This record gives sequence, structure tokens and C-alpha cells, in this order.
Amino acid sequence: MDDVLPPSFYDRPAELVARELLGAIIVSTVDGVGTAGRIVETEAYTGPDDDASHAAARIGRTARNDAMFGPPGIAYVYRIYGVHWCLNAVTGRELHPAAVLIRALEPLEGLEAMRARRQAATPRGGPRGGEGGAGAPRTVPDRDLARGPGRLCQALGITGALDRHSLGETPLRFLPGRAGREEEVLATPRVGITRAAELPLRFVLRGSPWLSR
DNA sequence: GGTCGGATCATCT
DNA sequence: GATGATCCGACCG
Repeated sequence: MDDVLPPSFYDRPAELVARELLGAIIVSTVDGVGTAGRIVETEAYTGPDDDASHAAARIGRTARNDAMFGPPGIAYVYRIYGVHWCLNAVTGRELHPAAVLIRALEPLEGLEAMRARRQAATPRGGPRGGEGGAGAPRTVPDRDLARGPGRLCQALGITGALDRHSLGETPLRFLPGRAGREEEVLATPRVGITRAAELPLRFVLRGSPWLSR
């Protein structure tokens, strides 16, 4: 029950933590609802010298990125495009701003709650018709429950309220888990950035059907 | 199957 | 005033 990853796990280079978080389990307990998923895709934002990071040296410490300067093992949650939330695990020692963006999960538990949250967050249902009748929202396919950083936050009920929260205590807990023997880790360029876009700092479980792309 | 524009707002120029 | 560590629906093929 107390099987969470310790702060020492996160107190290492972000690229290493990003690799080793693949296969780990995220458990959220929000509004009395438990959901869980297995991490299959991450991105490392390595420090002040990483020009793609929210805490790059040219930006410095601000209200938004403050959590990145905090101790290892806490959450950095920010709003993107004014619409979605994104979850990071803060890595490295205090005052060294670095983090790992969680980009996709394989849904494990609480799929009903995930579906409900994802559906509620979707303005309109899919193409007209749906199941039950006119205007009925279409059921979210399992594959789309937690595929992408914004979607996974919706599915787990993660918002800015969890910024700076420990990753070892309810409502948000990261449990140990590794890539399986058969699973290969693949490093690729990060998604959706313009600066330092070539660096292979995105890590995925190769071939997983739950990846964002 | 792929591509494109809108939503929406804190942060930074 | 422009820009995102994104997602969704509309449209084209």
C-alpha cells in the first residue's frame, strides 16, 4: 500500500527518470474515484540548459514554473493553450529545475470514471447519431482515454490544484513498475516544441498501442 | 487515411 | 500583441 516510488528515485537526471518511469503506475483518487494507468510515454526536460523547458535559463523562475525548482518527487501541473492540463514529475535536486512530462498511459483501473470525465470534457459528441439517440455523446474509445498529456489529465481528474503535490500521497501516487522483458524502450524527438526540437528526449515503450502517436 | 483551424488564457515581448 | 510541452471536429480523399 505504501509501495510508492521514493523521492530518491526522482533525484537523478531527468532523461534517466523519464526512461525508468516507463512501466510505472499512476494512481489517482479524485472526488472519491480511483483510477490507475501504466506509463508508456514520457518526455524529459533536463534543466536550465534545455531551451525547450519552461524553466530554461532565458526564462528563469516564474510563478508558473515554480514547482520545477522544488524538491524531487512532486508534481508540476500547468495549463496549456488555455485549455488542457499537463502533468510532470519534478526531478533532480531542489533549485535545479527539471521535470518529466507524462504523455500517455495504458488505462488499468477506473475506466468507467475515465470515460465519464473524458466525455464530460468533450464539448460535443462525435458525428451525429451516437448510440441512444439524437445528440447523445459518443462513447470515448479506450484507446483515446489517456493518449496524450491533456487527455490523461482529464481521465485521472488532474488539475492545477495538484501543482506541487507529492507524487507519493493520495490523491496522486506513482507506484514502481518497469518495462517488461519483451518491451523495448525507444528514444525519439520531443513532440510539439520548436526549440531544441531534435534532441531524443521522448521515451516510449516501442509498439505500445497506447502511445500518443 | 490525412490535414487544418478554433478554442482560450497565462506568460512574455 | 504573439505564442504555446494540446485536443477536437470538420473537411477532403
